[in-house]
Amino acid sequence: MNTAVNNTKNILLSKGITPTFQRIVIYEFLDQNRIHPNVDTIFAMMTKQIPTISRTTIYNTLNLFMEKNLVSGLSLNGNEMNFDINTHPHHHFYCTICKKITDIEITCPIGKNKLKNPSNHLIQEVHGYFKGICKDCLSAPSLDK
Amino acid sequence: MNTAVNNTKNILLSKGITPTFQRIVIYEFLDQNRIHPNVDTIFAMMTKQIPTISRTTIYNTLNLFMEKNLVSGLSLNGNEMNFDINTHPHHHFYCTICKKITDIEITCPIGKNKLKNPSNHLIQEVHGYFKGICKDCLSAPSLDK
DNA sequence: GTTATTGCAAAATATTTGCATTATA
DNA sequence: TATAATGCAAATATTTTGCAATAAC
Repeated sequence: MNTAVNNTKNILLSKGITPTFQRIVIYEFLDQNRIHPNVDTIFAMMTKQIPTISRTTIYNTLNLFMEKNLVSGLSLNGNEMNFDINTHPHHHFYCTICKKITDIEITCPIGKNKLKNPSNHLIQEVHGYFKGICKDCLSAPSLDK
Repeated sequence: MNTAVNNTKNILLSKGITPTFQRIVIYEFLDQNRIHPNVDTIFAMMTKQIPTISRTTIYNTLNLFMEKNLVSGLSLNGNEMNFDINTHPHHHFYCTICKKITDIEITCPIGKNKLKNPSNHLIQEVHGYFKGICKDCLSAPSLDK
C-alpha cells in the first residue's frame, strides 16, 4: 500500500474531487516539484508516467484544482499560466533571462498589514510578483545585462 | 495647431520613437482613458479614428511602448495583456464579475519599504494586484456572490 | 530617396469545446 | 450500470512573423 498516494487520495476526496489516477499523479507532481510549471512542463512530465495522457486532461485537472482552491494560477508573462500548490501566502520572482519562477517570502505582505483599502472592493486574492534577473543569471559570466 | 498632439509628439520623440499618426492616436487613447484596455478594446477604439488600422500595428506599437517604458503590461487573468500608461507606482484590482481593472493606491507598497530581498535577485519591476468583486458589483442587487 | 512603419495573410502558441470511449463507484 | 472522466480532433483566442505597399524625414 502506497501511503503517499493514499494521502493524496484523501486530500482530493476532502475537496470533493474524484481521485482518478491522472489527478493523483498530477497532484503529486505539483506537490513534489515546487517549480510553478506551465501546462507544457506538466504535460511533458506526466507523459513519462502516463504515456496516453492528454493535454485536455491536464487542463481539466488544473481548472478543477483551481476551482477547489487546491492550486493557484499565476499569470506573469502574459502568454501562459503557471501553477502553484496553495500553501502559505508568498510572492513570486520571475527571471526574464532564465524564465524561472521562484518564491519570495513575504516580510511586508501586500494585503496583510497596513494596506488601506479605500475602494470598498471585496478582496478575495492577493497577488504580488517581481520581475528582474535572478542571482544565478546575474552571476553567469557570459551574460550581457 | 493641436497642442495635445504636439505634446504627444514630443513625448514620443523624447523616447526615441518616430511619432507616426497611429502611434500618436494610440498614445492619446491610453493617456485619456485609464481603463487598462486589452488589445481588442484598443483596436476597436482605434478603428473609429483610423478605419484602416491593423491589429499588427496595435501590437507593434504596444510592444514598442513597453520596450521604451512608456506603458506597462498587466497580466491578470492569464489570457490577455492589459495596458497601462506608466506614471506613479500603484497596484491593481481585477473584478472577477465585471472584469474591470481599477487602480489601487499604495499605502504599504510592495517593494517600496520594509521588503527584505533575501534572494539577491535584481528586481526591475514590482507588480501587485488583487482579485475579488468590485464595489459596484457588490451593490448590484441581482447578483449571487 | 532611403529607411522605417504599416497592414494583410499566414503561422505559432495557448486554451477550450464536442463527443465518443473508457474508467469510477 | 449509471455517471463522471479521459482523450482525440477541431475550434477559438491571442500574439508573432514574413513580406509587399506605404509613409516619414
